[in-house]
Amino acid sequence: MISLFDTAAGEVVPLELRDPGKISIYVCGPTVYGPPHIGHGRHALVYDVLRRFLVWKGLDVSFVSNITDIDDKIIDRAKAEGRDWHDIATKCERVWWRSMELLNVDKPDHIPHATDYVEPMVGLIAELIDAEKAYVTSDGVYLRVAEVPDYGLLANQNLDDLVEGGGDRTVVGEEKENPADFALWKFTKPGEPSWGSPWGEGRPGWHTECVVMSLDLLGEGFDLHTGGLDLTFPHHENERAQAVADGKRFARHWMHHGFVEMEGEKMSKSLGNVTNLLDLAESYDPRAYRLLVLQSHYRSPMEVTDTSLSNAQAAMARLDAFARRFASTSQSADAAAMAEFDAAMSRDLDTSGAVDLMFRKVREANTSLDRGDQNEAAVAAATALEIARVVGLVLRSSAGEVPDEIAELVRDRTAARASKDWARADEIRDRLTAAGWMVEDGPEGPVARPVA
RNA sequence: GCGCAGAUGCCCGAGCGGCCUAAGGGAGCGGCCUGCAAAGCCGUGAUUCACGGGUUCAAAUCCCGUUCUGCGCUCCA
Repeated sequence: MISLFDTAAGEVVPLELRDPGKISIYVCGPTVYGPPHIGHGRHALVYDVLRRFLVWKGLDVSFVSNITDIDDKIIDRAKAEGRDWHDIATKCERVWWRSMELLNVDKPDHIPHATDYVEPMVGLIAELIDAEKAYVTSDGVYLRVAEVPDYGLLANQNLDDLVEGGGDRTVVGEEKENPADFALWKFTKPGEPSWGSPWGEGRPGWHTECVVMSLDLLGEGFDLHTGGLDLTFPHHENERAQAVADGKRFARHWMHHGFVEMEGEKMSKSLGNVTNLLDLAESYDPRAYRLLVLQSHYRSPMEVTDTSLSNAQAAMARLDAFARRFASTSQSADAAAMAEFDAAMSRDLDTSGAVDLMFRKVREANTSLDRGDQNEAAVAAATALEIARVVGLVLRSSAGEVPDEIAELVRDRTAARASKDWARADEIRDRLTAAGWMVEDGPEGPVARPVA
């Protein structure tokens, strides 16, 4: 069974599933108010890899990830730019899915939208008020945090410390009974998007949508709730608080991933505009970013720089060359090695160990083939290829279409080489290079491929 | 102030009490292969894991302190 660091437990624990053989996962999705950055990219990649691994393990995976399409940040931007909030959310969501496609992140099984769930949210809030777990003020509805058992579980702090902290913060909602109480519903000002409720026109407060949607699609006591480290508190703490206050069993396990670091200003400058995922994909092979994410542990801070991206890209070139070399391999993977892969991934998602194993198999395959041991090479290659496949790294085993004029040049060069006219052969290679093509003389003749 | 992560070779990054004179990737250098390349392979690279104490037969790994970095403490993945 797979073990993960459970934020609520504070340690690595075996995942105990609600229904054996099935796993239900709720990944806190994006609030669509701007273009996704490399941090969102790591987020998406980490859980995509987890999901692929679980599917490979043979589990029946239900993977839900929401789109928060109504939120203060969206409204703020709409106001600032004089645009319709809905237009911003729709466009940003399109950019999000485009980015996910570039990163080869599979679409979730369900993609609930906050605005489609306003009614059930109002229902939940009504229940909380009836149970006297929430109260109405002049600007909204608030949850009585003190009524929630274990409030601060995820933050790993008690209520007093939480209230005490952050001295100069401005407390939202002046009529709150406790400064730590948080908004479930906010009454809107004219011109702002709003929905009807028994307490007045307004919009949802603190991510009530995640509570309602996860319980609706995955049911009580679903297996895993995930997100970025920054979401631990208050976002997830408050989701849990609402569910618990409503008497519901919420997520069994909580998983949070670490941040992307860029050394502040200096880094963002040297990275240029690459912090945005679409721009990253313009400047680098997006697969390089997946590899980079895989090479670090999901809970560790990850340094993203031009150098680290270039390194990963060079490593991808090596993997592609490997895939080309073993394109015709039809062996199956080595069971012992795959068991090792399984063990690594099951140990708090040790993707770095998995990638380590993959590269060792790549070398083993190359070495065996150089030695002339076809079969051993094929098995090692199949193993590396299988690992790459499971973690979502798509290797390019062919150079793709070779244009006629390039093929022509390659033929001319082969002829020149046959007559040992090295000067002419090199001259033709220079012309190929100038045209952006590389020619490799392998055992089965020359192969042309585009320069990366 | 409180809480949570970190600090490992030129860069990224694993390891979390003995198998560590520290994985893997990238870069460098030397070599093999090649007409020359490319690809591939081999070799080389921290006797040391921010710093100072301590525990232990044994510490990169545990404890205490210090320094630095990131994050959270009510709407940031």
